[in-house]
Amino acid sequence: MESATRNNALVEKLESRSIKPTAMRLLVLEYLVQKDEAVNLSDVEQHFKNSDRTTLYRTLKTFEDKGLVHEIHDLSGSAKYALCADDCSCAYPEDVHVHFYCNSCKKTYCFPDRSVPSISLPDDYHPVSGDFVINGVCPTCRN
Amino acid sequence: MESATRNNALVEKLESRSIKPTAMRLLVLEYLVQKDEAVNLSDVEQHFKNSDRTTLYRTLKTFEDKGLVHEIHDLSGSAKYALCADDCSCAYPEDVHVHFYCNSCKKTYCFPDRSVPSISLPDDYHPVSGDFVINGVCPTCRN
DNA sequence: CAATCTTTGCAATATTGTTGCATCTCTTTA
DNA sequence: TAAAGAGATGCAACAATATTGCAAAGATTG
Ligand SMILES: [Mn+2]
Ligand SMILES: [Mn+2]
Ligand SMILES: [Zn+2]
Ligand SMILES: [Zn+2]
Repeated sequence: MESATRNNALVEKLESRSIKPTAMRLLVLEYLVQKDEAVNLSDVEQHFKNSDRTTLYRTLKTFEDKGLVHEIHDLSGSAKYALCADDCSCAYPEDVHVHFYCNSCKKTYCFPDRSVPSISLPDDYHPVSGDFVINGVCPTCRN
Repeated sequence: MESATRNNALVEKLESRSIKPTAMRLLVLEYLVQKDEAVNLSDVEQHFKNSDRTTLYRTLKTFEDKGLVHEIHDLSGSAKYALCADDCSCAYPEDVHVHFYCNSCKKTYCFPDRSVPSISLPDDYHPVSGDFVINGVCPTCRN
């Protein structure tokens, strides 16, 4: 069946990151998969109106801890999350890509094919990760 | 006198950005000048223990609105501020530089001589500004 | 000086992020 | 299969940060 197959793919996605595929986690993952923009906790809350805020919060944190999603800090003031590519291990700078934040609609988009440029720093600064967010106006808001 | 001269420079700095040089603003500016790292509202509050939080908050916002400081969003969870160079108008990408956030001491440093690399985006994305924060370990925390 | 505009102080509130703990659920094991 | 254990969930409380309304104080201008 359609939905059984899809569900299987989701289960596998979770298990590939050592996350137990509970009902809630599968639903949140499904939500993330079909979104083409990064989501924050409020977004998830509003989509799952009956679910508990804390569970959703911890679901996202678990996803992040296990490397299934990456966290994005843009100018919106709340942390957003987006799915990592299957082969992503968030290694810096190769695996880390640029994000675009729209000042108008407040949406944040991933640019998986634009990995962050590597910046040379003084020797005694040891980079571990990086966040590069470009702010501006997105195609939809261009008018 | 020493302090009169210094004070004059501070007044000029404010006036060059069309900010009225009130007592509080001069003090906050003086504080920012002598800091070599970005500061958040709590930092300022703790330094000016008797001053009102809101006034300090609005002072920083005013400074930002007038282009005297730039706001930095790092992984610390609170917005930080740092003085702009005299000739900075925060134009992207030329005037915007890279920041370094230390995961250990939570301090954020400006790298004024490393302007953010310009990233090519699809034509219909219109960049206006950018935030590039590199996270890692700073020289002091290296041990 | 009076009128006006800006800044400041205080209080209240909004928003986001986080934790403790009891309960539930699923899996393991005797 | 029953008991034990581990992990997930739900609820409540709380912490931290950001923001606003409004009245009083201060500065500016004619
Ligand atoms: Mn992304
Ligand atoms: Mn800076
Ligand atoms: Zn937009
Ligand atoms: Zn450090």
